[in-house]
Amino acid sequence: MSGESRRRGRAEKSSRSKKQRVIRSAEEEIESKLGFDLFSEGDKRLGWLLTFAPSSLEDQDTGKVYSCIDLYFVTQDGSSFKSKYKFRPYFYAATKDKMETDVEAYLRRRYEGRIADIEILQKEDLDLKNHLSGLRKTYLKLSFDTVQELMNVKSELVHVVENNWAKSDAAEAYDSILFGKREQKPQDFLECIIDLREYDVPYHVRFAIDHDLRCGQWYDVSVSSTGVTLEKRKDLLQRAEVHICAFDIETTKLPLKFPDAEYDMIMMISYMVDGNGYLIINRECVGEDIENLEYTPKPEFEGFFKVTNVKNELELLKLWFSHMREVKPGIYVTYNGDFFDWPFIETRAAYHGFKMSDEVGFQCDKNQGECRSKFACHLDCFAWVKRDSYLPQGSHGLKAVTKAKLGYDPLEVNPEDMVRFAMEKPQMMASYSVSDAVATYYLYMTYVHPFIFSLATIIPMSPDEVLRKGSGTLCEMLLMVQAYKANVVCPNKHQSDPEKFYSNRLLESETYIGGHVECLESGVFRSDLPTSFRLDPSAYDQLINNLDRDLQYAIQVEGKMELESVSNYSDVKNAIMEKLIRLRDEPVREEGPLIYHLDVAAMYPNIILTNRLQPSSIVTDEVCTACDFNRPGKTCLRKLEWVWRGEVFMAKKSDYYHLKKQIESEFVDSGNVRSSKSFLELPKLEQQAKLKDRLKKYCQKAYKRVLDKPVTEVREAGICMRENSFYIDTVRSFRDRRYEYKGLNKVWKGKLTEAKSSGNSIKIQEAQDMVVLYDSLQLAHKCILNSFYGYVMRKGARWYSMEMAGVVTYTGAKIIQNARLLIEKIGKPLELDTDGIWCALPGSFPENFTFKTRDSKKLTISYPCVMLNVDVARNNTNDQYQTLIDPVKKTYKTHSECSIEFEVDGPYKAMILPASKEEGILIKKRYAVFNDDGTLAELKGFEIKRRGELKLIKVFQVFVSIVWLLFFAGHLLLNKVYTSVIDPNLVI
DNA sequence: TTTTGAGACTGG
DNA sequence: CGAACCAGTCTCAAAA
Repeated sequence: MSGESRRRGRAEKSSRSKKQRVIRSAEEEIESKLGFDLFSEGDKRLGWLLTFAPSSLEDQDTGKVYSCIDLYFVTQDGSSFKSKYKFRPYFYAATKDKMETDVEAYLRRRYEGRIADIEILQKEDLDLKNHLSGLRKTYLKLSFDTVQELMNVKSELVHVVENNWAKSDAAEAYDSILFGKREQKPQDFLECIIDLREYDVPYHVRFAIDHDLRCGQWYDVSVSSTGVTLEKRKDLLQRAEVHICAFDIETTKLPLKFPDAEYDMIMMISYMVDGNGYLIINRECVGEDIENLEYTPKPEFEGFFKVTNVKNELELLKLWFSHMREVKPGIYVTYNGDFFDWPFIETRAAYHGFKMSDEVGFQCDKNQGECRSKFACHLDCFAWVKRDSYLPQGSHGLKAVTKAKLGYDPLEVNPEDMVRFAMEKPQMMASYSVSDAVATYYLYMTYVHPFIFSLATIIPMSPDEVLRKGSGTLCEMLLMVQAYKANVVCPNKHQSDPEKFYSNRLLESETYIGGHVECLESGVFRSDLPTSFRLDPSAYDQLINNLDRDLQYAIQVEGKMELESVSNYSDVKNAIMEKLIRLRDEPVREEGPLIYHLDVAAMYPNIILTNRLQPSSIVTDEVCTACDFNRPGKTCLRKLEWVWRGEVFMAKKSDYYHLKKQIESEFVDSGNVRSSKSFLELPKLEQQAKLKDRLKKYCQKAYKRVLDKPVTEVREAGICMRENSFYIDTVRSFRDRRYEYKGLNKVWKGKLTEAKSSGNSIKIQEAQDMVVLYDSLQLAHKCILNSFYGYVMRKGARWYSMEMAGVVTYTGAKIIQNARLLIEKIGKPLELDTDGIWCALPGSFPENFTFKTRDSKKLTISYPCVMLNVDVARNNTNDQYQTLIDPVKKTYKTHSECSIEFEVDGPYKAMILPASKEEGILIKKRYAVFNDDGTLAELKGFEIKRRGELKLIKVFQVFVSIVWLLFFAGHLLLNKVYTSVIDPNLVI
């Protein structure tokens, strides 16, 4: 059908669809202007999926509207196209047992023309009793033509289900009482709907999951009369060369105020497109014409800028908009553009009578604090810095980030001087403006782009969302993907019970005990300054006795080698033995300490994986009783402890109910006198808040305090070792993904050393860049990996479990405390925090040894590390780990699992632990550590971090000088001097 | 005057 | 609508 006849065809439709057509064509027009023509006919195309968004399309013949997904592709030659994929949104409904077909028929009648289809299918429901025996839950899959229709039906049914739950006891509804097939009234069929699932999965996410579609991947796209076909090209791994535009504006502002787009102006806009710089100068604000300029802070960060001088802001905006339409960027990059640059431009454009969305397709959402378009990405580097960079809060400005991540000092101008400088020192301001664009562009290219598009290939969301969503949401998306693949139906979002009681009193809050932190020493420890040790000879005896066992563990488990293949076993053993014997025989000694840091790599994820911990694995006796595998002597139930902590109101339960009755009969004035409402008419959440307020006041009056002191309680959680493994599978694959980056980081570190010895400066630079890149990728993945633990306690998590979070942290706390117990006897623990322990071992303690094999391989071990790992393995190996071997026969294989392992770094030259101003109080989470060459290895906890780099250097110097000072001072003096002199926060 | 609580920020 | 977690330090202000 030609465009002409299509237009005519549509024009005959009702006025409503006419309006829609106008909107549609406006969208199509702007998308076409910016490079995304609809691919509606012709040969198969190869495209790299840039982004996707929910949309709708109109049937050309019937005029009916359908929801669809708009897919935006970039081709190999840098051009782009768009494709519309029709997809029915759906959700699931569960009914009372055996009522599925009746309810289906009823719903079809009731929602005729609104529900497109209903399918009855079986899903793995991990809440279903005895589901491991192969029992599945039947769900009705209700599909719709549009998202709107889904929402309408959903909101009706949500109420129906709520009422049904309120009516019948929850347990009763679930335990599915047998139901006779008698004649039912329509009302009764509604009563049979007992649950809805997955109704709040965003439409585009649903699509990406179901069609296994991800951004950042290549697809063969073809269109036919039946629709669009996509085929993933797994052979193509390189990212497409999408046009990327990083931009930054400078604006006028009033003294000591933030720029206000209502009356301030854009002075200049600088931007880089695919490495080429541009600068548009608004001569209203800038003193003279600016010539083309270069700002290249580092050889690898080139910035050549073509400058255009225009007479005013209007011309500036026009030129920029038209240039954007010319280069058609697929990705716009800013630094805080969500909050500043985009909204400012939008407002200024509106002031001049333009709509920014008509010009470049971007629109700001002030509520969300986002600026987005449907077809192109806006990737705000600030979002990456906040969530993924691991930089401290105080280093989130572009200047600090540039220094930390790009490794050069950017130009800086005091904001108060900018407007004046634009007139008086225009050249300087031009350079400054350009420098921000350069920093933003290269920050994006080196870090944000690889990270976001690497994640986008596994997370079923657009790059904009992958960048901006919280780490827990990303975890949840990965879990939903895995659940879908395993045919597991997702639970609904968790809601906390607002009326929970503990020992007859209302719970204000409840949680679990987290990581374990201790500080055991304060003062200065220097490797060349003798420290007194009082060792425990019996502990050394034990090390000696266990030496064979420990070394064999190191060879077989850590090194994954055959004991027989080692040729120098006894040499190593004797060397260690000798040292241990000397320490045992002279346990009180004065020696330069070995300052070590021993920490468990990815502790929480590995605790999860070792113990097969998943929210749905947490089982009660009731669950086990219903399970077919529940036999005497079963090994599939693993019991682990955790510590619960709750805070309760002082008032008794009866007082609470009394107050509740009272308040429920009251009226609340909602501002104006006329419309005073009954308390019960208020939203549930508000009711709860008001009631809690009342309770607080009552407690204050009656008990002189609101809350009792927190109660803790050791609890036991049962963990099913056979539960469907989709959760741990997700965690494992993400952990391994991070290990890959860690491995690559190591590889490039090797290449860097190689390059350095060869002296090839280009290769050194390349290797340096790769080391930094992989370290950054590794770090960013760490944040999301750890969120798989935190996620289970997230508000609104689909897979929620306080027990699981508690078990994770309690298991971790035991590990680190056991490590301390051992180190206490053989050396001196200094500080421990959650997964790591800083300690001083006697200088003559055995350290690193290398096993040689007969086929001339080498295995270097760290004895202190091995010693701890044997302990960890003995205490934490899970011998009950079960894996499903035959899904049909339901047979499992049991094996032992322990991936919890200590890693070691050190020894270091010195460690400084500050003391409190009050005597005898040690301070946790704060210390400084120095390398042998005198450089700072770690500086933790001091807030000077946020007061800017310059001051950090000052503090650093203070530390260095104090270490020097103490070198000359006597040991006895040390702690005194230190205690009184160093309070790093006072230093400044 | 001391104690308590909220917040901002960091460690892991 | 959308939201990782808890542990700990320090500052500042309000309450006792």
